[in-house]
Amino acid sequence: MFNKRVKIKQLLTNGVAGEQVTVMGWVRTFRNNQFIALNDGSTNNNLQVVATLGEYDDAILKRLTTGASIKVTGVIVESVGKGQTLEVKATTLEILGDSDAEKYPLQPKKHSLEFLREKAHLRFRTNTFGSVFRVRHALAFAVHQFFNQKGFVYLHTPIITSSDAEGAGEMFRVTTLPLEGAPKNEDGSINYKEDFFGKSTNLTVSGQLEGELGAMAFSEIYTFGPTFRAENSNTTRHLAEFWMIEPEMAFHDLEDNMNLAEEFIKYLIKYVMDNNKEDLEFLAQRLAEEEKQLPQDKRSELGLIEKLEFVLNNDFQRITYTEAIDILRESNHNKKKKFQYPVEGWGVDLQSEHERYLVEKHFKKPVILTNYPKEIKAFYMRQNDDGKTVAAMDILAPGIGEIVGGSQREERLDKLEQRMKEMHIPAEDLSWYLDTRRFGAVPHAGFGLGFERMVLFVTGMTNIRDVIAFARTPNNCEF
RNA sequence: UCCUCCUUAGCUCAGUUGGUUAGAGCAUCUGACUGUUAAUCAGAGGGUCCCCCGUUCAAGUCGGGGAGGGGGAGCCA
Repeated sequence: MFNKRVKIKQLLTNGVAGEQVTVMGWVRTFRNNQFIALNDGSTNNNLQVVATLGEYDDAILKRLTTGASIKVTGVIVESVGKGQTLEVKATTLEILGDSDAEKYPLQPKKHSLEFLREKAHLRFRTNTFGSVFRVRHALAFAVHQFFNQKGFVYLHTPIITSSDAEGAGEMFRVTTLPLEGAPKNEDGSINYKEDFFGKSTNLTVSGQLEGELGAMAFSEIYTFGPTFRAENSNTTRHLAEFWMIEPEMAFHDLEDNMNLAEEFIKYLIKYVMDNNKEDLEFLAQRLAEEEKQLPQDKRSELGLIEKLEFVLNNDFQRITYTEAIDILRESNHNKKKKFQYPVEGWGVDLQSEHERYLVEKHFKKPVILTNYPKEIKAFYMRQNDDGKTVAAMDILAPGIGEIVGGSQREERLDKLEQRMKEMHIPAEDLSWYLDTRRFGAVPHAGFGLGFERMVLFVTGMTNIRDVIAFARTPNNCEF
């Protein structure tokens, strides 16, 4: 009967000396032929199980190798040794699964993140990844709690889509047609009428357009699901498969949108600080250790927890694109020609070095950039009265860059159609979308938050492949 | 896709101006010890120096090509 066991986190917090317990988990280390450090994933803190000398066969003790799984019954006692207050004195010890010490890759020592990335199926058993994925879980839970409390409806937008007009990125094609000898049209192109859906289909790059349909009925919806981009991006902050949260709200303008996004990010941070203190402390220490390797000027000014507290307790800096260009152009950094790409004219997109300068050097806090030139933004963003800019907003976070991208949407049918024509987006493909502007259109807004980027920010990890269980990146689809 | 750095034992790394038998710590195995905290002590085993080609009397070390990985850029969330 497995369910009678107590989880180690529970035992260490609420265990009472003298209590009889059953615990199960994986051996982290076995010291002195007597002390088992046992972990079951509920916390990074191991339970010390004491196998009193002489009470167990050598044959059993030999099998207490790193990675082996065991079942222990015993009595909670106050620890004689330092390092823990409670421990369990074993009365029975059962090996559930052996782990060949010569073959098990994880040792009781520090491993590089690169090595563990190749052992992604086992890395959950390390302290770092234990903490990262418990925090990831907490953030996912907090996402739902936040929107649920506000009365948003969780809308499941499709994963397979025939919509290819959104233009958010390169798409993965979904087809059941054979690669060799696919049915052809007379002009030699592939005849998708023969395909599973009778048309060309892809994995979604965004649920936004479908999300807007929901917002036009429920007032406020959000999506939280996987998203796919076939971009050949090889960076520490891009994945081919990632999770995105996309709220979409009727009766919201750009300012409401910014307010919600800022409140949302702070809520997520607060939730983890309240509920995952131990994990954050471990991750903070890990980050501090890692940064010791870096030269002084590359280290963070604040520790992980101080950084999160700072973000929580300060307003995000809100400036327009035009103001940002002015700040950058007038900066000493620019005048001394320290930017690789000098800031000159109005109208071009900011380089990541410019974003980093604004966030990390100039304001030293998250920045919300608004009202970008319409030429560098998507067709659905609401056109401002100046005729040059759109009601877009990006939130830039220290160390991560763009964490949120959003906008007030263009609700005026004529303006939207005109913009689509300018950008060569065929209106017939999106007639369902345009219906929201034909029947009871309202001002509305929304944004997308990259979930893994949020996990990066909160955990202080620096590579996005280390905050998703099994990363999909160009040339890599293991597990 | 572009730029750049790296690849030596299971892991993390050292290896001198090219030179004879390639090292350390940890891990593993054997033994000792026993209230340990990544236990400690003694001993042992463990190498296609990423791959291919070239230069040389001689290549882990130099040159060319390839593969894998890290970091940065672009694209974006």
